[in-house]
Amino acid sequence: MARELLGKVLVRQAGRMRLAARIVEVEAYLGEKDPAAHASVGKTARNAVLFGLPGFAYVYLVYGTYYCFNVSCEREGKAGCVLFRALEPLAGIDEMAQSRGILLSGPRDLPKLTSGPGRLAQAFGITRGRDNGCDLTSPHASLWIGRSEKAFRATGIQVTPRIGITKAVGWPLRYILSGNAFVSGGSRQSSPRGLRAAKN
DNA sequence: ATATCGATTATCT
DNA sequence: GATAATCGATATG
Repeated sequence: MARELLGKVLVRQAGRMRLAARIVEVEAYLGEKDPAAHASVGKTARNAVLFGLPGFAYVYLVYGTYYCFNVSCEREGKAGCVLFRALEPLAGIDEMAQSRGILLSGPRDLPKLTSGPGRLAQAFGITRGRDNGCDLTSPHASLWIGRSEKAFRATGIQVTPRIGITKAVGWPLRYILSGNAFVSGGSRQSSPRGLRAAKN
């Protein structure tokens, strides 16, 4: 699923406002057998969506500050999911900047909108209260995943270890569109996280 | 009841 | 390179 999602487009339609961005970086979480997955503790009120049908939004609060957006995968009872880590903005850029509370001074600032799981959730106005448990495949959905409108040439997929976790470090489950400028973790990926990872 | 820590980011040195 | 922000889940007393 992670591979399938790369290159597709996340769309938010709220009234007349339409946001769209290409999915360029995701991570797979494998369910109960994956120590880094929220589902590893079994079904709880927080992660219940993961154990339901595929195609639903799992949204949770991290570090008390940001939301992370996932889509449930696999059949009912199996809690696999895909975390959205970075997008390439296509439409509704001004609205995204407003949601993020930043001022764009040039194309150079675009990655600040949607490069990183917390950033993209904020840009799309994704919250647990609003979106957790929503069916992303419903015709009435405010949030969904669609095909690219313009022809899109995939550059190829690169696979790396997942970022920012302390369990199951090193499992190759992060998928990115090779060379895409909107992939997260640009300059400082090597320091605090790298040190912690090295100890484990 | 209290402490610790996280699937993060912004900001300061 | 280091740390604050901030809240909820989980561990510890």
